[in-house]
Amino acid sequence: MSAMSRLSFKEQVLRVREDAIISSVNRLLADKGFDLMTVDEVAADVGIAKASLYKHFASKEALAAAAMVRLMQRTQALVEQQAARTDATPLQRLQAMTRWALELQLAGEMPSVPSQNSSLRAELMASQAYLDMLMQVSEVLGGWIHQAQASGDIDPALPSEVVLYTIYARACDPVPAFLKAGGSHSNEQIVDWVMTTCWRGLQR
Amino acid sequence: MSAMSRLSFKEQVLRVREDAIISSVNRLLADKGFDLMTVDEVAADVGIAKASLYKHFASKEALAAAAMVRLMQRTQALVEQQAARTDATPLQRLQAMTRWALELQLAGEMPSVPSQNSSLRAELMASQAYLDMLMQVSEVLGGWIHQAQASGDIDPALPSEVVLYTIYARACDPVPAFLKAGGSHSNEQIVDWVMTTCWRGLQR
DNA sequence: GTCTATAGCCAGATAGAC
DNA sequence: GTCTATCTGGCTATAGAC
Repeated sequence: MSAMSRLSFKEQVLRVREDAIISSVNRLLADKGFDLMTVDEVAADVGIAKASLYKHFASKEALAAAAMVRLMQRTQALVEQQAARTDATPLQRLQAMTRWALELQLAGEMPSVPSQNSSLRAELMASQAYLDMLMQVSEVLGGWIHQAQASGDIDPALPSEVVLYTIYARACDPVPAFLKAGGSHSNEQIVDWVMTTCWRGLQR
Repeated sequence: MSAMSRLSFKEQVLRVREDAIISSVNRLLADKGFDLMTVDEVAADVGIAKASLYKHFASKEALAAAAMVRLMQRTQALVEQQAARTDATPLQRLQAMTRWALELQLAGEMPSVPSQNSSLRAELMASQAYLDMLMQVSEVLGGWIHQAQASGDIDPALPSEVVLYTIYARACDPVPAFLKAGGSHSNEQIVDWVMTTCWRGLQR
């Protein structure tokens, strides 16, 4: 039992350290993107040697993939939270998801990975955990989209794919960053404008 | 006079060659993006040696900047063409610009340069020709936006910045590529859907 | 101005002591 | 598992012959 609790403690320490690594990766990915992020920077930001990083993650791609998995975990958690709301319509749930993504982006916590990078894309598509979560989130959102279309809250003439991809795309839209760079608007105001133009376009 | 015409001829040859280089760069930028594009690939695609490339352009950044300048030239040409239409409203002119950008993207001819890459950004911001064209295009589009807002074709409650940035953002929106990757829709259909969701969101 | 060959550098990844 | 020190490959850029 004492051996078991020592093991558990070691595992906890490991988890905490790896979570710190992922937080650094997440911040750097949001700041510079995958290509410009260097493993040396990650190591410096975490405060450990580069070789130690490679004891935890096999490659730069694995580092980025871990950050994306954590993003999907948080997304899934929010999906479940929204699903538990009894007072909300499907439209309101979808809008809450969009708003959360926009706020995450403006807070500088949305990791950005180019969909073009083939090595990283391969790593993500090889991660069963990531794919499972992505599929599950997409299915739940797809259900809400269908319900919203049936009740007339979303234009039924649009294929649900189009609606889903549009929501996903807003999570990496450059407009919020542009407006923030201008410096003359509050984050709340920016989110409201993007929400308006996005969702007015999907409704009818 | 014969010397002058030989010089002109040489200059023409130079122009044609450099245009071929820029076309290759444009295609590769659209395909892989700036970071993943290598100068070796550009040279191979053009069919000349890498060292010859550097006789025409001083750096990889200069290559990409040249492609962006040509994109701005074509944008400016389309702006002038739209300005000459006597039958069109400002809204219709803006929509024509958006549609053109979407079609360019689906044709695989829209160069994508990460706004994050500092060296490339520095090169672009140092290019007076590029900045001048960008500013002039933005001013004309801004004028059309104000007119469309005054006539109620675009929501007057939106700052014109928001409208302008939203139009620019559609030129690099990932949604068309996602839908095209699905493979079950025609390019025309994809453009129509994105146009609908984009412009319905800006109108009112 | 075009080529071949190479310099120089940077970043990802690893060896090996502790 | 953490460190320092190093290897390695690939990419930008250039030298120098023609």
